[in-house]
Amino acid sequence: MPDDHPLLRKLDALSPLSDEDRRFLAQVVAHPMAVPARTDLIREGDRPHGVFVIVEGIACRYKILPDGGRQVLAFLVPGDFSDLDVDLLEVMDHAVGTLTPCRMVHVPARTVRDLLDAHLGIARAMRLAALGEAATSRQWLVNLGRRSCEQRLAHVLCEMLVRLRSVGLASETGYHFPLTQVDLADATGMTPVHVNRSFKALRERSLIEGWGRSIVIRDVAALEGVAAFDRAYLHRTGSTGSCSRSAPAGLRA
Amino acid sequence: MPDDHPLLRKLDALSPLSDEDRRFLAQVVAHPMAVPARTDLIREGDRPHGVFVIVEGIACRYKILPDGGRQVLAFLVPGDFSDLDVDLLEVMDHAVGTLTPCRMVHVPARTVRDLLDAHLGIARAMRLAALGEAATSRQWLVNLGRRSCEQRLAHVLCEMLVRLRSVGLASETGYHFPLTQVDLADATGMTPVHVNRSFKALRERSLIEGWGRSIVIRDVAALEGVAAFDRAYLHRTGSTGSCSRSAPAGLRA
DNA sequence: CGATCCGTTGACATCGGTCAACGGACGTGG
DNA sequence: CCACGTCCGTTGACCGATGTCAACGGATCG
Repeated sequence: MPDDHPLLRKLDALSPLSDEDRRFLAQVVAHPMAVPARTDLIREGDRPHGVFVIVEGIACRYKILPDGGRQVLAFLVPGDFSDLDVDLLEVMDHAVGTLTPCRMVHVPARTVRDLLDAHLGIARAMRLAALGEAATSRQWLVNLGRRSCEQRLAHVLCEMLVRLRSVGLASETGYHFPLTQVDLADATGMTPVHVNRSFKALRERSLIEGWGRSIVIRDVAALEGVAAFDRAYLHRTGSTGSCSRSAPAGLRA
Repeated sequence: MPDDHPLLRKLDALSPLSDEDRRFLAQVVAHPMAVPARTDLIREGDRPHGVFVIVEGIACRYKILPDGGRQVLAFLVPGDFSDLDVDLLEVMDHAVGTLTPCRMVHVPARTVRDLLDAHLGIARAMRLAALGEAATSRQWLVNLGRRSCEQRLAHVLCEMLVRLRSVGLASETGYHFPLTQVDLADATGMTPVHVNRSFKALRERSLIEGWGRSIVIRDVAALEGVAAFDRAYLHRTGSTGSCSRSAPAGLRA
């Protein structure tokens, strides 16, 4: 019962799966392959041929700019997967690659189609997961557009805590997070050295502890406060809970 | 034949529609309603009850932060529509509202379902449109994360040129664009006064002309250069064309 | 043992934000 | 028709957050 495959765990939480769905999925996902760190799974301009499911490690979506800069668009953690719309997508407008060594499954387009057509329960859960990823990406837009560097970093840390916890990879307050400061910089739109300084600031405020492969959040509520983090957006349930303040007609306060 | 409804025009370009599809769509979209500027169509936390199709004017998706700040997530121009996944969406994680006076159609969830189930051609085109919006939002992520203020503004202007042209609302080099500098600021993650200054800079470089309700781009190629704009991402056809530079394994240059 | 990668720190430069004032366009009420 | 208020664009002075450049040291790996 405690089939702790992160994909099952995640999907089941979004939309409870039948035993048959679980069995089918478990089979699809049975034989992960190892992929080294910093390896592209698919590049911008490639035509996608299936879906990648992350089983272990951290990957990301990213784009490279003409000047060589990189923007990380999203982190993919165990249980996450790349685009479902393989059939519609002609070419990737961004790349997907590993950041740390990963284990993952490549699900061929054919199987994906089958999964979505013949297993409605799975389809629903996966569609919900995709909506969740879209919501997260909107949060990132807010993060990059409207928050200070320290807040951005704090927000990422809060987000990862919630996401990793939901697949059993984080404790109440901490998790393993073996990313480079360069990676974080490319995700938060800052400079690597400023990532470092911001970490230092968060540490000095006693909001987090120890850096280096492992994050410990000393005061989750406080960190969420600093980041203006909204726990709700990662849970597709009931009302959102943030922004209770009256915001009439889209005008600024 | 030149049925210039922006929705038809846009969808037909993405995936050619049958005459019956066109007739059906034209009927769905027959009676637009007027909505004043700065009016919310749906708020964060609301449960969506259908899809809005913009026929005229400019709307946006946005989020309000606890401190009252606003981040515009996307512009919606004629032919664009709000979320197709009404059935899956419990609550909105962001708001949608007009920026200028608009004319639009509200398509009830029931009709949307019918549209997607019974009219595969339309469904395909609309799904492609949704993918296009996702691609655009990734561009915005890059914009906010990795570009200077002047570049961000230039990028928005380039994007709007392409998008408005594709629905016949822009000439070769210019278009009507009655947004406030505050709106632009909230979209580009800058300050209203800096939007002003950046406009001035672009004008002084002779890249654009006249501001005030109307944009004229004097040198499209140059502006796209400044913005590092990639025409391809708005056209779902063939290969992407940008980033020809070799970018091995996601490493920075 | 040397090369490389990564985190760390300091000094310095600058982009963009903040604060404040002004003026034109527009709408509203006297 | 005029007086006033409001919204918006514009500009200047100032300052702070963040980027840039450079150096160093520890860890890891061949």
